[in-house]
Amino acid sequence: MLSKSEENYLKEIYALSESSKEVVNTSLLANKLATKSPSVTEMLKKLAKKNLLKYEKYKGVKLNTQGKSIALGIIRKHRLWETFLVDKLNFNWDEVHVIAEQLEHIQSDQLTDRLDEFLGFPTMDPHGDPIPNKKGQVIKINKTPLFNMGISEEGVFIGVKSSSDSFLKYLSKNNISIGCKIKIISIEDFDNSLKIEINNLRFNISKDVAQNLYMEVK
Amino acid sequence: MLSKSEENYLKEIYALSESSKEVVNTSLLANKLATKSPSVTEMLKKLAKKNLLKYEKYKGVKLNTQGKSIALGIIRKHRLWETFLVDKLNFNWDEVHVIAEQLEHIQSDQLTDRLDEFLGFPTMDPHGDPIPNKKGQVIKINKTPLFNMGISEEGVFIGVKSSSDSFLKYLSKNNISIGCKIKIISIEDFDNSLKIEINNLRFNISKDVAQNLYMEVK
DNA sequence: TATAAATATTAGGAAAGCCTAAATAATTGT
DNA sequence: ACAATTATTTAGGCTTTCCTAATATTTATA
Ligand SMILES: [Mn+2]
Ligand SMILES: [Mn+2]
Ligand SMILES: [Mn+2]
Ligand SMILES: [Mn+2]
Repeated sequence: MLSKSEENYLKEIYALSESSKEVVNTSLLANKLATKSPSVTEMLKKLAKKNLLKYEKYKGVKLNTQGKSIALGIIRKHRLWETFLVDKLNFNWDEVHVIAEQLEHIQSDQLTDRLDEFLGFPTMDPHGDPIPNKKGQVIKINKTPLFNMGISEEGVFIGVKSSSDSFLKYLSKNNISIGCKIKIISIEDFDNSLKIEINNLRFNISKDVAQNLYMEVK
Repeated sequence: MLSKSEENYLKEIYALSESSKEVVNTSLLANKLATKSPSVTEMLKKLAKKNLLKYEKYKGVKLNTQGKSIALGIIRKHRLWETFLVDKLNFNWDEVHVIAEQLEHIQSDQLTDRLDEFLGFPTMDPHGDPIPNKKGQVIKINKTPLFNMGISEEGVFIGVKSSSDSFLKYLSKNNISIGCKIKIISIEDFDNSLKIEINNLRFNISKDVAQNLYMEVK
């Protein structure tokens, strides 16, 4: 059985290898895990010895099959609990991440699976991220940042790139919620800000915001 | 913020001081927490320094107000989660304790209170133990072991003394569940076993069982 | 009440997970 | 190609929570 710390390392390595490259380096990990590089090196050696990842000195790290499977299990729990908190306990989507950071480490497959069932086997968490199923399979959804869409193109808002508190609060404040249709009206040359339309209502958003909104375009 | 270990010590000290005497001794604690006495001594010193309990060398330990309040908070979480697992996720009452041992350490007052609300502010957990409210107040219920009742007396089964797996499974197997009426038909002189009646059905239970069934007698 | 038995504490050490400072390897710029 | 910069690892230490063995205190017993 793995410690909370070991689980967090695996989860973060998985996240980083998904988003950036295949091989993850020490300082990026240290930064994400709010720790220092010597601690990372030490942990990588330990996880390598446990055959959860391949680690080569100075070359970075890559999860192997078992490590990936454990990481997906933790992500599954994290997202199921977030869904529970929002759907059943009426939390806002910007409040659930920190609590799920604790709940994701509860060890009981039976609990996870029953929670899954209780929630109706959801495939997306409150932020639009896919929930791995019991076997660790993830439904891959084709999502484009709003910023990459063209003028007069329309799509459905299906997820956020950043789940930062402030960003989620901004979206709530402007009634931008998952599932709503967004159409690009115009793009400002000067600062790349966009004029968009939601429910016949037009307003402006910054480039930064547009890059963090994931859209589904038909 | 307290560690999981510190929380478990406070919880166990509270439980022992409720069930037996006021002052709890080292070896009993060590036994209950599955640790050794030097570890207990060490922890007691630490918790005393944090002003959560009063510890006198060789004299035992006693929670003070703040320590008791923390202990009650953990017990509250434990029993709320057990209720959640049984009421919402359809676990059996003999399966929930080990999972609640983990969940009781999740730190979020908001989560605890919303869970409480979601469950309809329950006052009893699945084993008939009272759930402290947000303020740490516990409803004290007058409960008598079935063994202390007399022949032809009748009462309602409202809780178990031991929550051991095997005992809970035994009760389930014999359809003895919380809320059911039990009448004592006769008591055997030889081994103190009892003949009881539930739903017009009569059968025998041992002295051991009768001592672990808490009854409410009008 | 002296001695034996029990209970409890102290001493010293291990493992896990973190840290800073120092050393080493890799990368970059000229 | 090589010096300077950056990234990574190693060395050595700290804290928490355990442990065993040794010592001290309390309680029980003769
Ligand atoms: Mn999250
Ligand atoms: Mn985590
Ligand atoms: Mn329990
Ligand atoms: Mn516990």
